[in-house]
Order: sequence, then C-alpha cells, then structure tokens
Amino acid sequence: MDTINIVDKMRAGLRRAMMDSVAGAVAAGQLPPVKLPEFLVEVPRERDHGDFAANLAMLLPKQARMAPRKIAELLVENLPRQMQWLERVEVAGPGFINFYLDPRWVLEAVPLAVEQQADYGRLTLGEGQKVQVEFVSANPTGLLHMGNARGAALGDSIAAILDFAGWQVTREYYINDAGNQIENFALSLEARFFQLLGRDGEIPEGGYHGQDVTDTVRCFIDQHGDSLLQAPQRTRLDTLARYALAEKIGNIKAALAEFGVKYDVWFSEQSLHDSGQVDEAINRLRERGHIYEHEGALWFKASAFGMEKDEVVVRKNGIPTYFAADIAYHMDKFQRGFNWVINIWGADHHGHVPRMKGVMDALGYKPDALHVILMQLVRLFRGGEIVRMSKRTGQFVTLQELMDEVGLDAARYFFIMRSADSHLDFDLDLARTQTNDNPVYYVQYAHARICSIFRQLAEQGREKPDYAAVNLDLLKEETELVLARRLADFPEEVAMAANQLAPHRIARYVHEMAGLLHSFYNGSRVITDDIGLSNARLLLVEATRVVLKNALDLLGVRAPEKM
RNA sequence: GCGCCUGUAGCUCAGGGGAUAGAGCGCCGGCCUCCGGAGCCGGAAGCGCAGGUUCGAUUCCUGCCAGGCGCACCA
Repeated sequence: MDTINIVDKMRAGLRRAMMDSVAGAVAAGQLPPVKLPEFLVEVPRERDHGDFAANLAMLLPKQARMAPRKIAELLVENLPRQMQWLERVEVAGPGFINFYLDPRWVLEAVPLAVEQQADYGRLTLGEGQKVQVEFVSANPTGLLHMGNARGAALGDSIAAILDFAGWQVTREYYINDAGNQIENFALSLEARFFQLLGRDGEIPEGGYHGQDVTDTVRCFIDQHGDSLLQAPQRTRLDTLARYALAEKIGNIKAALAEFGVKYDVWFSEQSLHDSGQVDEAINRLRERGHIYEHEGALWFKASAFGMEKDEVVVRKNGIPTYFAADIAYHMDKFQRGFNWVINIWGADHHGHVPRMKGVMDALGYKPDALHVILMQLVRLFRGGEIVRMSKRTGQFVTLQELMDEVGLDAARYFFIMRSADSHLDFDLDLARTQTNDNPVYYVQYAHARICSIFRQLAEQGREKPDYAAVNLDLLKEETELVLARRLADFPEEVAMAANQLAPHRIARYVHEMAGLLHSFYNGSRVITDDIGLSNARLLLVEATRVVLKNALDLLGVRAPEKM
C-alpha cells in the first residue's frame, strides 16, 4: 500500500541517468576511470536553479584531475538524449548540474491523491516493525499540566506518523502508582482527612497541598463516612490512596480521551513490584556483575557504562528506587518484542537518559533501541504576561482548562508546531482567536473552503466530474502547478517527519499547503462555464483537500467541512 | 564546577556542507459587480562572538558569551 512517490521516482531516474553518464564518459575516454562517490540529486532552494540539481561533478575533481565545471559539461554531454519531461540541463555555479522539467511532470500526483484518499501518503518505511511510544506517564497524584499536554500532543502525533509510515505502533502510559510519592500522597490525603473531620493533620514535607487533594478527600468522606478514623494507619493510608488514585487516573484518562489521545496500554508500576519483575531485573544485573552492596544499599555500577557515578537501585531500607522499577519496565518492553522503544520525557528528566541507556547496555540490549525524546518546557502567556505555574502550591493550568479555553484543535496544533527541543511559548490569546492570525484556523479554513466549493457545485446542480476523464493539461497557472508540486511532496514529508520523529514538519507543511490553496483560490475561479477547466481544478482542489485532511489527521487536528 | 537543550528578521519560530537563508505575527502599501475577505498581492528587515576542518560553513568541530534545565538512597 506504499504510496507511489512521484518526486522520488523522478529523482531516481535522474540519478540513474547521471550514473550512466559517468560510465559513458569513461567509456569514451573523456574521463579517467573513477569510483562513483555518494552524490545527491536534490531540489534546489532557488527555482531558477531548476527542478533538480546534482552535485556529482563537484565531488570528482580530485579523482578526475579536472575542474568541476569541466566535468559537469562532460557529464551533461553524455546524458541520455531523451528523457521524459526533461526540457533542458544546465551547468551552473561551481559545477552543479541543473535539470529543468516540463512543469506538468508533477500532475500525476493529483489523481493519485484523489484515488488513494486517506491512504495517500501512507508508506511502508517501517516495514511493520513493532515500535512503542510511551508518553505523558504523569504521576497519578494530580492533574495534567502544560508539560504533560505538550507530551500528549507530541507523543500521539509521533505515534500517528509512525503508524502512517508503516510501523506497528503501541501507545503506552506508565502509571507511577508505587513508591515514595504514593506514600507521600497517602500521608497528604490522611492529613486532609483528619482536618476535614476536625482533627489535627499536617501535610508532610514534600507533600501535596493542592485544593484537588482536599476535594478528593471530601468526596471520599461523603461516600464512606469517617469510619477510617478508627482503622489502623496502614489501612487508612492504603484505602485513601487507592480511592484517590482511581479518581485521579480516571480524570487523566478522561482528559486525554477528550484531547483525542487513545492509549493501547496503561501500564502499572505497582504490577512490576507485585509480579517480582523488579527483583528479576536486579538479579539479572547482579548475574552480569553490575550490582554491588555499599552502606546497606544495592548499587548499579553505572560508572562502568560511562556515567559519572553509580546509582542506588535498592535503598538501605530495602525499598527499590524508581530507577529499579524503570529498569524492570524497560526490560519488560523488550521482552514484549518491541525492537524500538520511544520515550517522551520533559527536559527536566534528561539526567535519567544516560543512566537508562547504560542499563540497557548492562542488560544486553542495544542502547540505540531506546530512543528518548526530550521536550523543552512550556511557558504560558496571557495578555503578554507569563502565567506562573507551581505544582507545589497547586497553581497551574490543567490540560482540561486549556481545552476549555482554547479548544482541542488550537491546543494540539500549538504544541506541535514547534520542534520538541524548542522552548515553547504558548500564547493563549492567539490560540483563542478565530482570525487569520491563528495558524490553526488558517489551515482549517482552507479545508472548509474546498468543501464549500463542492457544496456550491451541488447547489448549481452540477455533479463531481468523473476524475478518470479529467484533462489535467489544462492546469497551466503558476499557482496550480506549485500547488500540485507540493501535493506530490506529501509522501516525502511523511517520511522525513517519521525519520526525524518531528511532527512539527507536518504542521509547517500543512500550513504551507493551506497558503498555496488560498493563493490559487484568490487568482482562479474553480467553478466556471468552462467545464474542462472546471473539472481539472475540481480534481486539483479535491487532491488538496485529501492532503490537508491526511496531514491534519497526523496532528490530531480536525478538518472541518464548515466553520 | 560538570552535563543536556537553545541563541537565525522588531516578536514567535523553521531550515541546514553548497549557488540569492524561509514562514507567521507586527509595520508600510495595494486587491472584493466573482465559488467563504477567517482570504490574496507587494515592500523594509536577520544566522550571538572568535578560531578550525572544507573547493565551499549560517549548517560540522573547539573555545567564549547569554538564556533555560538538570546533577538525591525524589520521580
């Protein structure tokens, strides 16, 4: 089901022609025998430099002992006489060979997009290999904040792109429902529990002060009364924690579902402790000689894997660290058969990356199979001012509030339009505006506009043309050909976004496509009395609609038919 | 102090070993008897600093400067 890539096909043809040309020049004695270097046939930045350009001649001077421009001329001379669509070839600059094509060469992509619809741009690049994308994985002790929201948008889009590019993708959320912070959470709940029932209670050091904790406990009391006052402390803590976690996880799932993110797996950290996998992981490291005891704790010899210092895996008190559970978790991922594992973490966790890679190495896995995407933090702006956030005091904007304020589409688009390693300034005012200032509306408007053309067509009592019978040669306007040219690029844009795990490339691409559509629309009428031309243009805008839709799908942004 | 990320137009950001570095916003100037003006067209304006590698560096390497984030028997 791999989409035929028109652009790539042309590039490959020109590449072959270049290689034949070298062979021809050598055979004719014009060039000495040379070893063919790795050369490029690429799309030049400047339109004046042709549709494609080859740098081969500039890589040969040393071998051929000739000036690059001279080599370029010889190669041009030896090109096949007849090549489809090729109008002329020129030597330019320091020795580029520029190919100028009949602009109609790309029109083939137009009916292709219309035929393939939702599959246009789908690739087999991933060859069906299993990849796991783990993202958000926020502590289930609170609500999702802006950092988590960015992770959600990025992770879901990366997963969608990899899926579209031919990988078998699993979206996964790791629930940190064990360990210290859960104990702390429980103690905080207990303190609120006592306070609400008129007793003394104090939030522990590093505990949870947020209003939401109090709200949760109040709900608990409404449902279950105060009988827990008499229970042993352990029972009280466990009961409150279990209740609160269920509620928090429920909220997280609901918010993510509303955000359009569907996970395949919700993985519990506690399950790793319960199943003995944490012990198993430590034992495996111990068998391999990477564990030692020191001052009552168990240490992983991270320094043997390039780290500055070793890491504790089991504390003096016998409780495994978060790191230990994470080792077991990653072992489990590979045991489940993923040959590629992608984690999306906030930049504040970057110190954990080398440790995790080191441990993969120690366990006998390839460190490269683990790919950590670090995303920089988000700053919110409202009215030109930074919105300060602090989890400690419970002052933060949640994902839910964000969606309520700016809507799902703007939120997702804004998180994705910047690369992950760029610090993101999120302008709430801009995200909320419904004007052309707002890029997400600009793009959606293009889609709605195309749909509107077809509604208009129906109102005039006309039918959609039989696309197979359309004569695309009637498309001669610059705006039409440029639009078609970029439509043809979609499969490659998908491939690049997948290879670089960079959804922002798709965001920029779709924005550009919208702009090209608007330019075309402004200069040319689609529906006119000239049926042949109308049909050709209808096919072109339908192809554009397909690409806008498919690209927006990859971003998790809706493509409305009306706005 | 050590490590990671980032310094590109007034602002927010793309790009990337090549031939004239892009977009949006903002600013200036134009375009509606016509399919959605939530649109289009044009203009001014930029690669933090210094070395190095290369035929060629904004891109790669080193150093420096600036901002962000880390450096727990937290996660």
